[in-house]
Amino acid sequence: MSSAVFAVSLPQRLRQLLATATVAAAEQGLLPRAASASEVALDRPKQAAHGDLATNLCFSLAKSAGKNPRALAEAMLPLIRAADSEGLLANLEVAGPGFVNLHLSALGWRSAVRDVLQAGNRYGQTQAGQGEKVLLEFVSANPTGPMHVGHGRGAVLGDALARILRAAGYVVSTEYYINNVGNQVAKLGESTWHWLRDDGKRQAALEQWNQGEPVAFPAGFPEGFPEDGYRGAYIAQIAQELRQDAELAGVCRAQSAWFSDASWGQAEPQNSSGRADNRAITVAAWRANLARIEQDLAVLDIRFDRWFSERSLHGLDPIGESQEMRNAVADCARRLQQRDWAYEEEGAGQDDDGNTLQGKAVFFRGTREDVPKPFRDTKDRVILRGDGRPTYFAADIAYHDDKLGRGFDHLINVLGADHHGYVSRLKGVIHALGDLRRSEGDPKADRWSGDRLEVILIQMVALLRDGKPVPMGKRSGEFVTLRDVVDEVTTAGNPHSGRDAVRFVFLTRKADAQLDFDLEVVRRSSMDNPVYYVQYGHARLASILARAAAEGKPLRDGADLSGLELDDERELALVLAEFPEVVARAAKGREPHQLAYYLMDACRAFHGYYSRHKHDARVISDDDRTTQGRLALVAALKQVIAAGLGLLGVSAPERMAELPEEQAEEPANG
RNA sequence: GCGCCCAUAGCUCAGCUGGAUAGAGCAUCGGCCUUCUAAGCCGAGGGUCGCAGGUUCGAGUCCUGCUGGGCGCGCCA
Repeated sequence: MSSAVFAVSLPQRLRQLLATATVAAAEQGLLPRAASASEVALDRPKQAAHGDLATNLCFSLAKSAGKNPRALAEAMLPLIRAADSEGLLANLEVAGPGFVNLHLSALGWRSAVRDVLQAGNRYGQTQAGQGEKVLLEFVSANPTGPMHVGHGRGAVLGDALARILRAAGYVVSTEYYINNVGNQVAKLGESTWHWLRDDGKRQAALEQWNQGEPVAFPAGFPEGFPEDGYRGAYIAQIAQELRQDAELAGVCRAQSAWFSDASWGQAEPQNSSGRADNRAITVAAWRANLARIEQDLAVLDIRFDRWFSERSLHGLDPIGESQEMRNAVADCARRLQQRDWAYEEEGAGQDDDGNTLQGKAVFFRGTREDVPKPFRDTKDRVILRGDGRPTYFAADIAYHDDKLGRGFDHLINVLGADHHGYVSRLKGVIHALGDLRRSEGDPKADRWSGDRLEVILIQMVALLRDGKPVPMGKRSGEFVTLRDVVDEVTTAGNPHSGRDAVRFVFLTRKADAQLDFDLEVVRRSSMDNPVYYVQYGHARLASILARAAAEGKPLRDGADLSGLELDDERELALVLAEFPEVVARAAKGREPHQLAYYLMDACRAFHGYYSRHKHDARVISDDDRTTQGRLALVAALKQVIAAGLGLLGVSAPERMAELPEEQAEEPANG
């Protein structure tokens, strides 16, 4: 065991103790075999009378032992007592149909406080993930416009998950896939081009923008602006930036007549779609959008290990470290056809106007019988269109081939729930690639298995203001961006408050539950908005430690814990003991919300302790022994709450900022 | 039509690999600031865990069917 690096928590020690007891039981013939520590389930009973911790171990062992659980538990008691070499247990008993209730000794529960202080900022870290190499892809919002709250939820969840997985011993790389190829991007380029051409309309639009007008442009759009173009004001703004961009101007001068119709249509084939296109403008436009996205993410303290460009998969940009120019999309499509995983056929496809599409398309055969049932598609899907252009799906095939080729054990994609129909198809693709690679003699072919991919689907966010939906006109391009939301819930005097509030609220729901995000509620500083509850708890703990130091009674290293003897203190010690388990559970279940709820519970326990004993048992007193014990507990709690907040990417302030006017205590009327 | 997700207190939601008498916040009502932060604490009321079966020592949790809500089933991404 590498206990030098990873602290062994109290629950771990108790599991080991119980496992040791089963070894003795097996030697005595009481059990056919011993149980391992990881098999032992420990619960916090809801009722104090049921002890500090309880195990249902005897239920799971009873069957193989051929005994009833209660009798087995009775027989196990002396063995458990004997295994308690450290003296962690004060008492234990069999209860109900076969539970074993554990009552901890003072030495036992106080050791949880010691664990935290000794491990320092490593407390909570475990090896649960066993070094598994995980690629975590999230956000991957199209660089065709600003991020909205839905993107924000996926971003925050993905980022928190990365932090939690790392703490739990996974080796994580985070990645943003840039969809910078295809119809949407071409549409962006075309929309931008129109604003570029029309200086008058653009200036008028920007004036409206600067005056805070909504983005529906009373002054109108440039002539010829496509009906299905991107209608948001940000396009005009980007056009303005590009107009002033010397490098881009140079490129376009070289092409001569940047704004002429003649320059239009010099598209990369992958990027067209029968739609007019211009390489330089389109690339500049999505880059400008992506720069905004990167900034918005940075406001939420989210950064990626790698930004992966779809263009590089098409051989339009160098791919990866090798800087090789290679059309991986076309390669994958061709190889799949060689093994009958794809085939060419005249389809019955229609374009947006309902016209039948001409030409033979290439279909991925996701319906093949040898595709495992959960991954099998109901229909073969087009990867190369009749005119040879690849679909989004084709690029995604190449992307996931690339991901696994980089040696990851496990892929996690965080997607919007509206993409759920896509998931099994993608797993089917990975299965097909595995089969393909086996036939090609790839020794690592078994890596390409459908179950290496895990998709976390994020449900919708409903944006509300005071309980009423915030109107979002998709057609008008009028919508509230993620940045708007962060700005709106940022309180005066604390630049981090918006980020903290947005992150925490997003992390108080499981991914698969829809989320109501009420701007009014999130801006409020009450328990409606639990981030302040937790941060207040942390600030209160910090202030106690600061006060103790100021009074010349600072917490000393290796403090005596014998002053801790209240039931509330025992409860808090048990809360501390749970933390590493909660982190591991949140990692394993990909559920950051477990950590958010833990922090709320921990703070509830602390606030209660603080308030109940503010008159009869204050932390700082003239009694050195109790003061040191309680300061140790306070320091341990502060450390755990700060660590937990850190894993959610939320700041842990030493003191709370002044309340803004409107939220200050009700002034006496008069 | 087929597929996926959801359904727990008036509202918004937790409930860890099935465990003992199902929890929290908000809202409602009643208390608590002379002393480490009242952004807090203490208390009260509030439930057929959508419905019906099944699995077992035990089901909010697992299985089947049904009802109600969301989403998906493109040569879009």
